[in-house]
Amino acid sequence: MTNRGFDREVEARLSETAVRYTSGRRRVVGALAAADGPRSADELHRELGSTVPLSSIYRTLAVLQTANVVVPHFSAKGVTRYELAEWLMGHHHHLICIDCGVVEDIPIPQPLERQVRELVEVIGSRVAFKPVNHALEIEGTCGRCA
Amino acid sequence: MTNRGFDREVEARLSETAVRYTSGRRRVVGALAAADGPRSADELHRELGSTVPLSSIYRTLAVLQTANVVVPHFSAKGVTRYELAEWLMGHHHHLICIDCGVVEDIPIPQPLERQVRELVEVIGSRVAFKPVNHALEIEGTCGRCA
DNA sequence: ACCTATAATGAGAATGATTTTCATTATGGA
DNA sequence: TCCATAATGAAAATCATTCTCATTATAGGT
Ligand SMILES: [Mn+2]
Ligand SMILES: [Mn+2]
Ligand SMILES: [Zn+2]
Ligand SMILES: [Zn+2]
Repeated sequence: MTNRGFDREVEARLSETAVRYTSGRRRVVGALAAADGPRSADELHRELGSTVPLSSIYRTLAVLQTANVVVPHFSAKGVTRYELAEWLMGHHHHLICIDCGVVEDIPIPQPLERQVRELVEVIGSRVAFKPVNHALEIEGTCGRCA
Repeated sequence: MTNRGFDREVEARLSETAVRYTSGRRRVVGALAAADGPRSADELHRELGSTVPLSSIYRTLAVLQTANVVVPHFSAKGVTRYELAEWLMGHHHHLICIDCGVVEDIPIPQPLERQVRELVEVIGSRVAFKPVNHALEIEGTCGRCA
């Protein structure tokens, strides 16, 4: 819910590259930390009640992506959503509602995650390819649409 | 390579809904059948050597999606790529190059696919959610970028 | 083969998300 | 405090995609 911890870590990360952690940028990070899934610039703009102009949100997301603080997520036509990088959020997967399109984070129990990782390794070795990361996205119906 | 009878199946599918399978539409399906991964309207336009105007390709993809012949795939910023639906292509997963962004189909051995499906079921039950489909996308380096 | 109603096409205008520009403001260090 | 530089905000520009509308192609029915 709160983002105290993230704030400190992001602050440290940005200071490394001489990027200022301004109030507008803090607000964007805060909104992402409070979210239960990736958010688009427009969604953030609404959530922040226009305290940060849309063009600044776009620029902030670009800056944060360069600093490896956020990563883009593509699951809908025409919009890019962003979420905090794994070193902040922890590794997880997504539930994508086939009805309303919402994307929700799904924590995965350690043993299952290990299985997924093994599967990915096996699959990778079969096509002579070294997996760096993976994303398991489950499509179905979300709570509100059920 | 060549479209192994996809043409016939698509033809049948479209005739069910009184949608004409014109030469332009055939060319788009042919290009998708020949591809080893999802393709964007622009990529198809280039592959087809401008024999089909870009606006027609977009419209064709929309028509084919409505007819469940193609499905959209989102893995890059700002562009939607399309591939033949699973009932034509068979279920598979994707390898996404973190270097050049190319998306390649990866066939998955039956036993591994079964494991993935089970994992998805278990995960779904843990969050009170009925999985309808899943996508396992592996990020790494493609052959040309290796 | 000839009509006709309807579907499809193509070129360009319109749209919507995102990026860029540029003038102004805020910030950290000397 | 002053300055050099980074950040900001509003608006214009871009790029992928969709829409419009005049024209063309097609499937039936004759
Ligand atoms: Mn997430
Ligand atoms: Mn595919
Ligand atoms: Zn939903
Ligand atoms: Zn590559």
